[in-house]
Amino acid sequence: MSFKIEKKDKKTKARCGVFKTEHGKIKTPFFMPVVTKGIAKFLTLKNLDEIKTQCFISNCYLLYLKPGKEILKKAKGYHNFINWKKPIFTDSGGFQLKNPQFFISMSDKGVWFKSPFDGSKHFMSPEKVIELQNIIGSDIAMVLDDMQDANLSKEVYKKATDRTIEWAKRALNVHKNKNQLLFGIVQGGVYKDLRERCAKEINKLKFDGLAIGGLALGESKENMYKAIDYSLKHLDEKKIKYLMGVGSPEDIIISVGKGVDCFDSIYPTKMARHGHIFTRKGAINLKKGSYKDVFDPIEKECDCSTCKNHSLSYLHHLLRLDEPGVKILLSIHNVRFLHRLLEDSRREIEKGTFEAFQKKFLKDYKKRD
RNA sequence: CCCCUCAUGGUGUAAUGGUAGCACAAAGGGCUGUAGACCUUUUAGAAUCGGUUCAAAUUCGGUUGAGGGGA
Repeated sequence: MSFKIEKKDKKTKARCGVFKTEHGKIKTPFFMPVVTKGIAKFLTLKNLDEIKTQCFISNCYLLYLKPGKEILKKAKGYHNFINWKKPIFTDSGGFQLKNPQFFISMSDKGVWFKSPFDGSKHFMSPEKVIELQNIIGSDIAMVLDDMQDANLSKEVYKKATDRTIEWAKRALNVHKNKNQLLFGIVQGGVYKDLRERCAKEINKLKFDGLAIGGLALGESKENMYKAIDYSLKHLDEKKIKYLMGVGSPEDIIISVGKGVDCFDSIYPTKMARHGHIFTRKGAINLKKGSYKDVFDPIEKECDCSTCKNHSLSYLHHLLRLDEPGVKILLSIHNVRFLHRLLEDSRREIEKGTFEAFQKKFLKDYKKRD
């Protein structure tokens, strides 16, 4: 068993533990930044290492397009290619179904994608995606799922749910790499019956971890939280749970309380690029003129290099000038913020005080400007 | 002293008599398994006085101001 729960919170369903992978152990709960093509946007791997990123997620389909599997083979694997010694997840490419720049068509056999680089067509099946992730050599591979955008008709999600279950079985059949863990994904939109059926079916299969996908795409928060509950209810408590794509501080802390162990999202980096910064007292829009003469750091208690070295006034100044470098500084803070949030959550779970911590966080995390 | 050119939101600029448009700036909002460092909403304008005209940013005259040239 790759996942070991160390402590369970008594008042909520939160837990903390250790997740063992080929490239080392990860303390849960944890957040993964998105490193789609071998680097995060405006963050180098060194930056990630410095803010104590335990693990990140890359994209199988994008890496297959460039640099391509021949280069990755010659480089002796992706870890070696990018020089990252810690664990790596790879997403299958299922998320790119949502993007018209990538998606062409799909059937039960698989998906036709196009390359945004040159327009060329590529067929991805559940089996091929496993083969590619095997070549990449990620510690954790994700199955190819049928992820539909939010707020479509129930028929669409029913079809996608059936296909996701079928593809999960096919992926498992061809997955032979003992050094690589494989996660299944629960779909079903916001529908109780679909989520529950999908969770039960995915839970029956021999996956190393279980993911909840297809959320935070534009459905209401209420529906999202319900869909998480419907899914988790039927998933093996002992297995690690991954809520895909969720990255707002409130959603993360709420989901930890529901029993989610890991998260990935572009949210902190995208928000940082747009000048929206996380603080324990809520997200702030640093572009606002009111920050022009505030000489405090973003957060006095934050241990990131941006908070240690720079004032809101300085960061505001750079942001107003649209200097690219400020996107690095702010991305460092936002990602570190989520890491700290989960490190603190873990500490509180260990102490048995997670519920109070969660309550306080949610109370304080209100827009302050 | 004379001549020429010019004067449009905070800034820079379009429109030749008939709806003052654009960009940036400013003030909001959004962003959740990344080709968007992006998208979106709002605010805000004819130097000044007079004439011609149904109608003037646009034409004519005065004033003021800016730039250039000549004695």
